[in-house]
Amino acid sequence: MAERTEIDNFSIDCVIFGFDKGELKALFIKRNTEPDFGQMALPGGFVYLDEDLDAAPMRRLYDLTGLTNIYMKQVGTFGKLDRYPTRRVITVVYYALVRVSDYSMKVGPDASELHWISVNNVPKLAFDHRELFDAALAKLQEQVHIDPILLKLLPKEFSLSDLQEVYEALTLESFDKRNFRKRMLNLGVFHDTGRKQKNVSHRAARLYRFDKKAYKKMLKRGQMFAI
Amino acid sequence: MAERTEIDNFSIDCVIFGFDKGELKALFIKRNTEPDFGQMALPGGFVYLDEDLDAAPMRRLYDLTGLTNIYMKQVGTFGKLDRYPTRRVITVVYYALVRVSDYSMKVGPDASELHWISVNNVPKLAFDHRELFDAALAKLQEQVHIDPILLKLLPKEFSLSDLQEVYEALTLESFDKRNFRKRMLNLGVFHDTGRKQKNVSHRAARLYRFDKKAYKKMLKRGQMFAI
DNA sequence: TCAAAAGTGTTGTCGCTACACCCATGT
DNA sequence: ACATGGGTGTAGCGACAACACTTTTGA
Repeated sequence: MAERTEIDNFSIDCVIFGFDKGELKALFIKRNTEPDFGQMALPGGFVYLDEDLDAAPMRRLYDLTGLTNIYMKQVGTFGKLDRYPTRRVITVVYYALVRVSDYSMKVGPDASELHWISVNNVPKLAFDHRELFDAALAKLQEQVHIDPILLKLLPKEFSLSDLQEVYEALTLESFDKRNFRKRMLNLGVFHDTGRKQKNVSHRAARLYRFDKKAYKKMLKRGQMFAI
Repeated sequence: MAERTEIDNFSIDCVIFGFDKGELKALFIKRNTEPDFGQMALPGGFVYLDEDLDAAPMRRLYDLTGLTNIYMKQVGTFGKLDRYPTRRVITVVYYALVRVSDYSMKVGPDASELHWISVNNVPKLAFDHRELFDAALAKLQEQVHIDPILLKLLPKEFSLSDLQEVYEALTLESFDKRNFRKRMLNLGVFHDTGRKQKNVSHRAARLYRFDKKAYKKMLKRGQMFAI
């Protein structure tokens, strides 16, 4: 790839969420340059002059993880005068949802010092990244109620308990198992694959898939998806 | 004011909503320079190098209308390569909600050729402004359901019919009068001022105010505001 | 046989919808 | 007196919350 010009007052930052072992986590990178050397930070970078804005966070995510075709959403744009220590930089924040099961930590210069950290346990971050992270988490938590995005965090096939676990981690609520299952199945957008879990040391759960077509039909009928 | 440096690849655009005569309207400006001379456009401008990002749309709104202390919210940031014809410009879109009753069209070079246009009747717009406008309207329509922002469109004192009219214009639904009033009054956030409309050629309606304190309490109790 | 999670029904309550008529005011 | 919008109550239904035990599987 030829050298490309960066727009040097204009960056993107990514909050990459994943769900693993019952916890919502995000991916942070340990800074290896000044300023704020050694601190944890959101993965980010500048936008190229010949690159669509939305393409920049996807490129960054690919460089870090090798993943393509990932759900990303703009959180907001942050432009206080003093947000970056050395000069004026405006940044656009995106969040991404990845299936940790698909994820393989890429080996490369960019990917050194990557860490999945539980969102309940985020350390001090560089610059104003704590504010950016909080905004992304708040946005995600808001979206969860009206959009089945959290399926992007689960494997293609999942049990109803998996689903409940993710909802509970994102909404910070806890649901009654029977009521939760009734509600989910009544939506008519989860399709029983007939398969079951393997190698679990307890009764194996049925595995479901999200049925996108049924979901679109539901929307067309004017029905809401609400948790 | 001394000359200030503009960040010339970086702009803001404002979608300024108002509610008047039963219709949701937005404020557009007729362009008097190339490119797209003579077309309607969203009011916008560049961000100064020594100005917080969020301050830029407020400054622009003040220059146009003389209004300060207006509710503004970021809609999103648009950065496709070809969105602006002559060079690469990334723009942040905000929407504002103004009480048309407070508004006085300012006389000044910036304010010439300002037009309130019903959102159902928007003409062809310059550049990609139609896309920006649609995004702002969609965001507003989404927020209406979960936040009592539409009160920013009404005078301080309003009748329940005024309120219903705004809800209907924003949600594109129509509500049963009795049910609507019960729902609103049950929320406990509208306070009867004891005053009534004047100079109406029919029975005068009671006037209500939004009770911010009661609203905050409601949120603390974990109750939702949902329409 | 024990541990661990899967799976399953009923009942009461509350909020929503549907629906039609009289009232106050200005012209 | 008429036109215009303001203001009101009830009954039925459906969605949600609360609640505890049996089943399956591997160790």
